[in-house]
Amino acid sequence: MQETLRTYKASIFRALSHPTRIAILEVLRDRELSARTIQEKLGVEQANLSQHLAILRSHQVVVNRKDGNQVFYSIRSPLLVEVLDIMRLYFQSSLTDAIQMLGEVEREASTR
Amino acid sequence: MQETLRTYKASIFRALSHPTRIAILEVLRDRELSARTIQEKLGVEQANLSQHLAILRSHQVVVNRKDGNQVFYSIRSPLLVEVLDIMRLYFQSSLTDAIQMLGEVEREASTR
DNA sequence: TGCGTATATTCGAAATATCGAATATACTGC
DNA sequence: GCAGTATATTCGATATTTCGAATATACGCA
Repeated sequence: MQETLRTYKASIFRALSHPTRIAILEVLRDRELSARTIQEKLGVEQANLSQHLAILRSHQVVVNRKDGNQVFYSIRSPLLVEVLDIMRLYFQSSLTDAIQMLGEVEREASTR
Repeated sequence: MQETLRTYKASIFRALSHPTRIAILEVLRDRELSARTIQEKLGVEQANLSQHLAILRSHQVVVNRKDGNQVFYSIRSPLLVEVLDIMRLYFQSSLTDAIQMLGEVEREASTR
Protein backbone atom coordinates (compact mmCIF):
# COMPACT_ATOMS: atom_id res chain seq x y z
CA MET A 1 0.00 0.00 0.00
CA GLN A 2 1.16 3.51 -0.72
CA GLU A 3 2.55 5.81 1.87
CA THR A 4 -0.04 8.36 0.86
CA LEU A 5 -2.93 6.10 1.79
CA ARG A 6 -1.29 5.22 5.09
CA THR A 7 -0.82 8.89 5.82
CA TYR A 8 -4.50 9.41 5.15
CA LYS A 9 -5.46 6.55 7.44
CA ALA A 10 -3.18 7.86 10.15
CA SER A 11 -4.69 11.30 9.80
CA ILE A 12 -8.15 9.92 10.54
CA PHE A 13 -6.85 8.28 13.69
CA ARG A 14 -5.16 11.52 14.62
CA ALA A 15 -8.48 13.29 14.24
CA LEU A 16 -9.84 10.92 16.90
CA SER A 17 -6.84 11.23 19.17
CA HIS A 18 -7.97 13.91 21.60
CA PRO A 19 -10.20 13.48 24.68
CA THR A 20 -12.42 16.40 23.70
CA ARG A 21 -12.93 15.03 20.21
CA ILE A 22 -13.77 11.59 21.62
CA ALA A 23 -16.30 13.31 23.87
CA ILE A 24 -17.79 15.13 20.89
CA LEU A 25 -18.26 11.88 18.99
CA GLU A 26 -19.81 10.26 22.03
CA VAL A 27 -22.50 12.92 22.40
CA LEU A 28 -23.10 12.82 18.65
CA ARG A 29 -23.37 9.04 18.60
CA ASP A 30 -27.17 8.85 18.33
CA ARG A 31 -28.22 12.30 17.16
CA GLU A 32 -27.13 15.57 15.67
CA LEU A 33 -26.54 18.47 18.02
CA SER A 34 -25.86 22.17 17.68
CA ALA A 35 -22.39 23.44 18.53
CA ARG A 36 -23.89 25.30 21.47
CA THR A 37 -25.48 22.14 22.86
CA ILE A 38 -22.25 20.21 22.48
CA GLN A 39 -20.42 23.00 24.26
CA GLU A 40 -22.87 22.89 27.17
CA LYS A 41 -22.65 19.13 27.44
CA LEU A 42 -18.86 19.12 27.45
CA GLY A 43 -18.24 22.31 29.36
CA VAL A 44 -15.38 23.54 27.21
CA GLU A 45 -14.51 27.00 25.88
CA GLN A 46 -16.47 28.04 22.81
CA ALA A 47 -13.35 28.77 20.78
CA ASN A 48 -11.76 25.52 21.78
CA LEU A 49 -14.81 23.48 20.81
CA SER A 50 -14.93 25.25 17.50
CA GLN A 51 -11.28 24.38 16.90
CA HIS A 52 -11.92 20.72 17.62
CA LEU A 53 -15.02 20.71 15.43
CA ALA A 54 -12.92 22.23 12.66
CA ILE A 55 -10.46 19.35 12.95
CA LEU A 56 -13.23 16.77 12.81
CA ARG A 57 -14.77 18.60 9.86
CA SER A 58 -11.51 18.85 7.95
CA HIS A 59 -11.14 15.09 8.23
CA GLN A 60 -14.75 14.51 7.19
CA VAL A 61 -15.43 12.75 10.46
CA VAL A 62 -18.43 14.98 11.10
CA VAL A 63 -20.67 16.95 8.77
CA ASN A 64 -22.60 20.10 9.57
CA ARG A 65 -25.85 21.69 8.58
CA LYS A 66 -26.82 25.29 9.12
CA ASP A 67 -30.21 26.21 10.45
CA GLY A 68 -30.72 29.89 11.18
CA ASN A 69 -27.79 31.06 13.20
CA GLN A 70 -27.07 27.62 14.54
CA VAL A 71 -24.85 24.88 13.15
CA PHE A 72 -25.81 21.28 13.71
CA TYR A 73 -23.21 18.55 13.69
CA SER A 74 -23.50 14.82 13.13
CA ILE A 75 -21.15 11.89 12.54
CA ARG A 76 -20.71 11.39 8.82
CA SER A 77 -20.39 7.63 8.57
CA PRO A 78 -22.09 4.87 10.59
CA LEU A 79 -18.85 2.94 10.14
CA LEU A 80 -17.18 5.38 12.51
CA VAL A 81 -19.85 4.68 15.12
CA GLU A 82 -19.06 1.01 14.62
CA VAL A 83 -15.38 1.70 15.22
CA LEU A 84 -16.23 3.50 18.44
CA ASP A 85 -18.40 0.57 19.52
CA ILE A 86 -15.65 -1.94 18.87
CA MET A 87 -13.23 0.28 20.71
CA ARG A 88 -15.64 0.18 23.62
CA LEU A 89 -15.48 -3.62 23.60
CA TYR A 90 -11.73 -3.35 23.31
CA PHE A 91 -11.53 -1.13 26.37
CA GLN A 92 -13.82 -3.39 28.34
CA SER A 93 -11.88 -6.48 27.44
CA SER A 94 -8.67 -4.89 28.55
CA LEU A 95 -9.72 -2.91 31.57
CA THR A 96 -7.21 -4.62 33.77
CA ASP A 97 -4.40 -3.87 31.38
CA ALA A 98 -5.77 -0.37 30.90
CA ILE A 99 -5.64 0.40 34.58
CA GLN A 100 -2.10 -0.86 34.73
CA MET A 101 -1.24 1.18 31.68
CA LEU A 102 -2.80 4.33 33.05
CA GLY A 103 -0.56 3.93 36.03
CA GLU A 104 2.42 3.72 33.75
CA VAL A 105 1.30 6.72 31.72
CA GLU A 106 0.83 8.74 34.90
CA ARG A 107 4.20 7.76 36.25
CA GLU A 108 5.75 8.56 32.91
CA ALA A 109 3.99 11.94 32.83
CA SER A 110 5.04 12.79 36.36
CA THR A 111 8.69 12.26 35.60
CA ARG A 112 8.66 14.88 32.86
CA MET B 1 -17.83 9.03 31.21
CA GLN B 2 -14.76 10.27 32.97
CA GLU B 3 -12.18 12.44 31.37
CA THR B 4 -9.57 9.89 32.35
CA LEU B 5 -11.19 7.16 30.28
CA ARG B 6 -11.57 9.47 27.33
CA THR B 7 -7.94 10.38 27.63
CA TYR B 8 -7.11 6.71 27.52
CA LYS B 9 -9.30 6.13 24.48
CA ALA B 10 -7.73 9.10 22.76
CA SER B 11 -4.28 7.78 23.57
CA ILE B 12 -5.06 4.52 21.76
CA PHE B 13 -6.09 6.45 18.68
CA ARG B 14 -2.96 8.53 18.99
CA ALA B 15 -0.92 5.34 19.04
CA LEU B 16 -2.46 4.52 15.66
CA SER B 17 -2.03 7.99 14.24
CA HIS B 18 1.24 7.64 12.37
CA PRO B 19 1.79 6.18 8.88
CA THR B 20 4.68 4.02 10.03
CA ARG B 21 2.63 2.58 12.90
CA ILE B 22 -0.26 1.86 10.54
CA ALA B 23 2.22 0.08 8.29
CA ILE B 24 3.51 -1.95 11.25
CA LEU B 25 0.00 -3.07 12.14
CA GLU B 26 -0.70 -3.97 8.55
CA VAL B 27 2.28 -6.28 8.27
CA LEU B 28 1.43 -7.78 11.67
CA ARG B 29 -2.20 -8.32 10.76
CA ASP B 30 -1.97 -12.08 10.16
CA ARG B 31 1.25 -13.13 11.87
CA GLU B 32 3.95 -12.18 14.30
CA LEU B 33 7.20 -10.85 12.90
CA SER B 34 10.63 -9.99 14.27
CA ALA B 35 11.58 -6.34 14.53
CA ARG B 36 14.23 -6.95 11.89
CA THR B 37 11.69 -8.40 9.46
CA ILE B 38 9.32 -5.49 10.03
CA GLN B 39 12.19 -3.11 9.43
CA GLU B 40 13.05 -4.79 6.14
CA LYS B 41 9.46 -4.80 5.00
CA LEU B 42 8.96 -1.12 5.77
CA GLY B 43 12.42 0.17 4.89
CA VAL B 44 12.76 2.51 7.85
CA GLU B 45 15.68 3.31 10.15
CA GLN B 46 16.29 0.77 12.90
CA ALA B 47 16.11 3.33 15.69
CA ASN B 48 13.00 4.89 14.25
CA LEU B 49 11.19 1.54 13.99
CA SER B 50 12.17 0.77 17.55
CA GLN B 51 10.70 4.07 18.69
CA HIS B 52 7.43 3.38 16.95
CA LEU B 53 7.32 -0.15 18.36
CA ALA B 54 7.90 1.32 21.81
CA ILE B 55 4.87 3.56 21.36
CA LEU B 56 2.68 0.66 20.24
CA ARG B 57 4.01 -1.40 23.15
CA SER B 58 3.41 1.30 25.73
CA HIS B 59 -0.22 1.45 24.63
CA GLN B 60 -0.53 -2.33 24.68
CA VAL B 61 -1.42 -2.33 21.02
CA VAL B 62 1.26 -4.90 20.32
CA VAL B 63 2.95 -7.47 22.51
CA ASN B 64 6.40 -8.92 22.11
CA ARG B 65 8.14 -12.20 22.74
CA LYS B 66 11.85 -12.73 22.94
CA ASP B 67 13.49 -15.63 21.17
CA GLY B 68 17.27 -15.66 21.30
CA ASN B 69 18.46 -12.26 20.31
CA GLN B 70 15.34 -11.52 18.34
CA VAL B 71 12.10 -9.89 19.44
CA PHE B 72 8.87 -10.97 17.81
CA TYR B 73 5.90 -8.64 17.71
CA SER B 74 2.20 -9.34 17.28
CA ILE B 75 -1.06 -7.44 17.65
CA ARG B 76 -2.42 -7.97 21.14
CA SER B 77 -6.16 -8.00 20.58
CA PRO B 78 -8.18 -9.35 17.66
CA LEU B 79 -10.57 -6.47 18.35
CA LEU B 80 -7.90 -4.10 17.10
CA VAL B 81 -7.64 -6.08 13.88
CA GLU B 82 -11.40 -5.68 13.61
CA VAL B 83 -11.07 -1.93 14.04
CA LEU B 84 -8.51 -1.84 11.27
CA ASP B 85 -10.83 -3.86 9.03
CA ILE B 86 -13.74 -1.52 9.64
CA MET B 87 -11.49 1.42 9.03
CA ARG B 88 -10.60 -0.19 5.71
CA LEU B 89 -14.30 -0.24 4.80
CA TYR B 90 -14.56 3.32 6.02
CA PHE B 91 -11.67 4.44 3.82
CA GLN B 92 -13.17 2.64 0.85
CA SER B 93 -16.52 4.33 1.34
CA SER B 94 -14.84 7.67 1.93
CA LEU B 95 -12.84 7.30 -1.23
CA THR B 96 -15.95 6.24 -3.10
CA ASP B 97 -17.70 9.37 -1.87
CA ALA B 98 -14.71 11.48 -2.80
CA ILE B 99 -14.55 10.00 -6.30
CA GLN B 100 -18.27 10.47 -6.74
CA MET B 101 -17.97 14.04 -5.58
CA LEU B 102 -15.14 14.63 -8.00
CA GLY B 103 -17.33 13.23 -10.75
CA GLU B 104 -20.12 15.58 -9.81
CA VAL B 105 -17.77 18.53 -9.74
CA GLU B 106 -16.48 17.57 -13.19
CA ARG B 107 -19.94 17.12 -14.62
CA GLU B 108 -20.97 20.42 -13.15
CA ALA B 109 -17.92 22.12 -14.60
CA SER B 110 -18.47 20.60 -18.04
CA THR B 111 -22.00 21.97 -18.28
CA ARG B 112 -20.78 25.51 -17.97
C1' DT C 1 36.13 -13.16 27.24
C1' DG C 2 35.35 -10.81 23.04
C1' DC C 3 32.88 -10.15 18.58
C1' DG C 4 28.82 -9.72 15.79
C1' DT C 5 23.97 -9.24 15.41
C1' DA C 6 19.48 -7.55 17.11
C1' DT C 7 17.02 -4.27 19.53
C1' DA C 8 16.28 -0.30 22.69
C1' DT C 9 17.21 4.22 24.64
C1' DT C 10 18.82 8.98 24.95
C1' DC C 11 19.54 13.52 23.08
C1' DG C 12 18.62 17.74 20.69
C1' DA C 13 16.56 20.10 16.82
C1' DA C 14 12.59 20.88 13.95
C1' DA C 15 7.78 20.34 13.14
C1' DT C 16 3.17 20.13 14.87
C1' DA C 17 -0.72 20.41 18.28
C1' DT C 18 -3.13 22.75 21.87
C1' DC C 19 -4.95 26.38 24.53
C1' DG C 20 -7.21 30.95 25.81
C1' DA C 21 -7.68 35.69 24.38
C1' DA C 22 -9.08 38.55 21.00
C1' DT C 23 -11.42 39.22 16.95
C1' DA C 24 -14.27 38.18 12.88
C1' DT C 25 -18.37 36.48 10.58
C1' DA C 26 -23.20 35.26 10.08
C1' DC C 27 -27.74 35.29 11.21
C1' DT C 28 -32.21 37.05 13.76
C1' DG C 29 -35.33 40.39 15.27
C1' DC C 30 -36.33 45.08 16.34
C1' DG D 1 -29.05 49.88 10.60
C1' DC D 2 -28.20 48.13 15.33
C1' DA D 3 -28.01 44.80 19.18
C1' DG D 4 -27.65 40.21 20.48
C1' DT D 5 -26.64 35.42 19.85
C1' DA D 6 -24.05 31.59 17.62
C1' DT D 7 -20.03 30.05 15.53
C1' DA D 8 -15.41 30.45 13.37
C1' DT D 9 -10.74 32.17 12.84
C1' DT D 10 -6.32 34.22 14.06
C1' DC D 11 -2.49 34.87 17.14
C1' DG D 12 1.14 33.75 20.23
C1' DA D 13 2.84 30.99 24.02
C1' DT D 14 3.66 26.35 25.61
C1' DA D 15 3.70 21.40 25.17
C1' DT D 16 4.26 17.30 22.49
C1' DT D 17 5.86 14.50 18.54
C1' DT D 18 9.11 13.07 15.34
C1' DC D 19 13.46 12.26 13.39
C1' DG D 20 18.46 10.77 12.89
C1' DA D 21 22.75 10.34 15.34
C1' DA D 22 24.94 8.40 18.95
C1' DT D 23 25.00 5.14 22.42
C1' DA D 24 23.48 1.31 25.34
C1' DT D 25 21.85 -3.32 26.22
C1' DA D 26 21.12 -8.25 25.34
C1' DC D 27 22.07 -12.47 23.32
C1' DG D 28 24.69 -16.28 20.76
C1' DC D 29 28.83 -18.21 19.55
C1' DA D 30 33.77 -18.98 19.02
